[in-house]
Amino acid sequence: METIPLPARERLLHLMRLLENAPEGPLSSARLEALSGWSSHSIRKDISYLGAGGSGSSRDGYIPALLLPLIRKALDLDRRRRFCVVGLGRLGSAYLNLSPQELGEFELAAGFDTNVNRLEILKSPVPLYPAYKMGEVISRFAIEIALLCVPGENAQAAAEKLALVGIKGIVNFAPQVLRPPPEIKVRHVHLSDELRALAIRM
Amino acid sequence: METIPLPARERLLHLMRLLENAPEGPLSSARLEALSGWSSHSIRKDISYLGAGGSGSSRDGYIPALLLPLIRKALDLDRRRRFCVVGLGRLGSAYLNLSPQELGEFELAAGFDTNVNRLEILKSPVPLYPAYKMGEVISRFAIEIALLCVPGENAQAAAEKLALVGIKGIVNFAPQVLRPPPEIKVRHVHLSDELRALAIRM
DNA sequence: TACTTGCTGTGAAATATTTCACAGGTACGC
DNA sequence: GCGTACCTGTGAAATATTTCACAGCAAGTA
Repeated sequence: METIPLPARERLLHLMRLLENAPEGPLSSARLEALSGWSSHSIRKDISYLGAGGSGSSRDGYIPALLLPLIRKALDLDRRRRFCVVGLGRLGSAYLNLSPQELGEFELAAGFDTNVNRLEILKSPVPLYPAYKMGEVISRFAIEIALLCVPGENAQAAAEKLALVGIKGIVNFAPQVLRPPPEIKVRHVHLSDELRALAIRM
Repeated sequence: METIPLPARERLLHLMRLLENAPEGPLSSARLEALSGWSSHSIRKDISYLGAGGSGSSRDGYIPALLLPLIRKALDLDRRRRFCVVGLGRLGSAYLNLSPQELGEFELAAGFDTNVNRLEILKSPVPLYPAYKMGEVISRFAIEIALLCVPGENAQAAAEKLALVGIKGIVNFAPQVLRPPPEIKVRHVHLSDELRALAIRM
């Protein structure tokens, strides 16, 4: 099985959420087209990349309960991954309190901040550590992903430190574009980028 | 000038932020490659789509102050656009208080909620309205974009209403996949999607 | 059993995007 | 004023992705 093209993987990702929220019963590719906006051709093709050969019962369409695990497996989303929150300001501390169901297969394992006072004041369902313990904690718990919620001017330095201690992916909430150490994947989350991304499609 | 391919537009979008945060002085495409991770080839090609013919001084590279307005113009990001917040729960009300500098060329014009009590309690730098006034307010202020922050079960209905009253783009914070009325563009912002999107690249 | 309907799965064609190689320009040093 | 170094801008080649058309299958019907 060749590797699945990235655009197809992204569509499958959204398809997952669509299937997760779908009503019971089989869904044909035509129905998925109506729900998602992608052509039924491309949906069938994307699913064919899974190499499943028969995830959908021919006759009525795909059965979410059968299809979902196949997508999860193909995208390597069927194991739990741990993440941490770096920087516990207003935004970061808000992410400490997400419900497990909002997180799906991801597990929040730790929070970090340089300000030790803040660590003592904050209530949190997961352990909080001073920043200098990042390396130790991240490797001890095999944390793979970090939510980077530090102030903009510290973002690059924090990203470099995270790279050094073995983090594989960063969700960056600072407006700065990070210079990504090559082995690390970064996603930017920033309202004005979202607004602009909408604007260039309108 | 042909239309710029969407992937190129997305890269230009990120390039904008990079240029906005860049230190003074010209930046060669090679330097931009180091900063962004995209090949210098693709950066030059993307810029060539702008049809600028000389936005960069040959010799040292591109001059951000010259290049930025060209990108803004090509992507039609050089005019102000108004947006509103729909649903003023914890998340929605947080977005009411973003600073203008975080918003760039976008201007927050209104907030809406069905709960009239909440409208009276909240402090807000922009006017808040009950949901039934959405149509009137959105067309009066020519609001183009909505941040959809209502609870998941109301998201689809709210999106349909927004479509009806002329909104062109929605940033959806609910986990539901919206069935997009065809003339509307939607961006999903949801932590577990971001985590998954990272995971499929790792 | 034989026929019909409605669907999936997929190679191959059509299209879009990325990469490449190099012509052409500008400033600087001598 | 000429040579050199270093850059951009872009047509064309290489590659990737999307679209298409249809073979093949399962279930229902008579």
